[in-house]
Amino acid sequence: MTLPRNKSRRVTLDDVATRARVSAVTASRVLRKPEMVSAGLRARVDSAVRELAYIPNQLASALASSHTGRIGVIVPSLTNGVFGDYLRALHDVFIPAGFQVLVLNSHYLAGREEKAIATMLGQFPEAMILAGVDQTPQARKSLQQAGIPVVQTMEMTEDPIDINIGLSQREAGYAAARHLFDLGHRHVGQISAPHDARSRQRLEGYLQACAEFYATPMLASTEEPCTVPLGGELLTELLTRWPKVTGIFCGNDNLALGALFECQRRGIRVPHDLSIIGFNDLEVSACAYPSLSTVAVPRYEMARRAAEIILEITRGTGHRPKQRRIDLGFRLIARDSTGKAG
Amino acid sequence: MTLPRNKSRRVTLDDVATRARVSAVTASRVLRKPEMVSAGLRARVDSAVRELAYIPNQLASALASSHTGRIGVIVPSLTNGVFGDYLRALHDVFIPAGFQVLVLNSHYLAGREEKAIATMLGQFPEAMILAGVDQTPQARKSLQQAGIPVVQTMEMTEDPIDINIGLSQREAGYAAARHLFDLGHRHVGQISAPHDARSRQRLEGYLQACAEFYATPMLASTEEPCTVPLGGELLTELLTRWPKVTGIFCGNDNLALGALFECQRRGIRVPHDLSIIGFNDLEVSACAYPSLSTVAVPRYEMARRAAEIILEITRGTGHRPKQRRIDLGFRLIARDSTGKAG
DNA sequence: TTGTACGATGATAGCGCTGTCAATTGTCCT
DNA sequence: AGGACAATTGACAGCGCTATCATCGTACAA
Repeated sequence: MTLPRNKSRRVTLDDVATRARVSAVTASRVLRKPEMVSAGLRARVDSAVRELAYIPNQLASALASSHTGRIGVIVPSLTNGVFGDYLRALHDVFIPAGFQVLVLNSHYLAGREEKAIATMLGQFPEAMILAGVDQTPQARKSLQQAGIPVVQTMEMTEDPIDINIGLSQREAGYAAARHLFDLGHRHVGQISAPHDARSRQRLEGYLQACAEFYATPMLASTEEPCTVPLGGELLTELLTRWPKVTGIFCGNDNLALGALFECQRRGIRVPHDLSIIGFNDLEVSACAYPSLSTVAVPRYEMARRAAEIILEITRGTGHRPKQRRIDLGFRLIARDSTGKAG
Repeated sequence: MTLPRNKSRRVTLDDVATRARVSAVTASRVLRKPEMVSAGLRARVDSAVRELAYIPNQLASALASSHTGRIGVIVPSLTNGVFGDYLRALHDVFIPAGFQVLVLNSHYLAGREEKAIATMLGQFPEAMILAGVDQTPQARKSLQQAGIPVVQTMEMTEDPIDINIGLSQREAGYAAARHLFDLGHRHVGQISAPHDARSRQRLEGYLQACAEFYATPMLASTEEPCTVPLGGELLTELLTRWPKVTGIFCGNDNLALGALFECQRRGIRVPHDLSIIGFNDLEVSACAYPSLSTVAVPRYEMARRAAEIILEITRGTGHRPKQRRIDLGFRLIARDSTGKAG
């Protein structure tokens, strides 16, 4: 019984090879391309691996093969339900494919994102997935130089770093506002906690709809981090300034939920007195009372597609998708929280 | 102007050293221990780094120094709001300290957890943080052999692998149920989607309270993944079987929220007709209408403490905390969704 | 039988960085 | 002036693994 030479040392490939009476290269092959090794040696190596409880050092492996098996992901928030689903999709695709997913949080700050991208690049990921398209020039440059697939998600841009898969936040925002105008509302407000370009684009969509219907934009927004209770506060602010409002477009479903609760608290009937539409179609929105109208964005699908494209490029024939820009669209979901005006 | 020798090759430390006319070792020191290098050379190296846009290869660094700067984390779910806060706390502490956080998802499955732990160990993390205390024997063994700090969180165990920081889920469940009994309720039900030992322990706490008050346990539970709408379904099931129920302990706040919406839908007044208490104190619970009574668990604090203990061990004097088991307790928060019986 | 081809295995040389220790310089003390 | 000492800097040898190519048999065709 040969034990690892040094009790404090982790078991290495050499230990396995020695024990199986083969060379290190053969042991390595058994683990990576078993079909290249004869059955006899393979069995010997396999049992040595088991007996020594060998765990390959992926660091050394990555260094030698310059194949890190890592995917870098930068998201602006870990707590937001949207990114929960988004990350889940990435894990669902990458983990079974033998990749690791490294996640860094930009906290909705361009500076933090730039730093996160630099940190991530130091890990030599085989691809990067970003939320949003507004990276700093410096970050763009680093990403381009890295020479790896880069997927920008969540929104569309004319000028992607590499690949872009998302939807038009502006159009989606327009659709939400438009839904209220189409129901006959003429005093339509918007509440939001805009931390990123996406919120701002949804806001633009709202403004466009207002312009088309000759309606005065009525806004309440804040710099605070977006939470459910904030929805109540912003609703209060909006109603104080514009009591005639009969329809509200909330920047996202969390705000909408907070607004809904605030209505219940104040005895405002939804949708009879006030119509509310949210954004994102979080799981909770469908079962709220009344159920929340919202705009569904394909966040799981978007991340899944991004992941699959990367897999294709990375280990397939290395061939890239035909189109660099993929618009996955959105879906307006009219539920019970929005109704005809009057 | 010296450009990287080979256009396709990433810039290495040697490139920087050559450009700054120093040895690689000195360049390395400028990056890691600048105070050991004279101001002149330091300036030369710094500008070379900037001009070449050098990004250190952390793989090589980790291999050479056997210091990976990685923390392995296994959580059962990425979407659950509880783990959002938990992961945020870990990032908040580890990222500024120069560590990376690797997260793997066990999907509430012991088998997946075991595999995730093995995968993680292959990354040679400097410490591991786990949710829960019920790792498989095999996983326990690997973790012990790894010789790194291991922190089990979220619940307490008599026999930690290494360090344990959490709370008694059983007592917390008892407190929630007890709250309803104390308000005079005699028909107290419980709904849950028990995927982990923690839900089951909360259930046990409920059963203990029932026993103390000579009350019949009334349960509705499911194997399905826990969602908000599920809370409504389980409430329906419970009320169908036991129409006399006047108080409900929900396994977590998501279920409680779903139950609350279902009550609104059915015209059941909360708390007049039915008292509801949840678990976890998610952000939404405080602003729901009526606001949800719940049990607050220190999930952010728990993760933060775990991270700080690891930091202390890893780079401090390597000294371990006095106690291996830390109970952070919980807090019953009585809000408007629970009221006196009758 | 001899030559050829091919599959299986091993020897070697790094991947890019850091730990270690030796070499060099300048400073301060006796 | 001579030497001890500290502050800098560099040479060298790996960390544990894999890419690459050389080597060794063995099977098969001629």
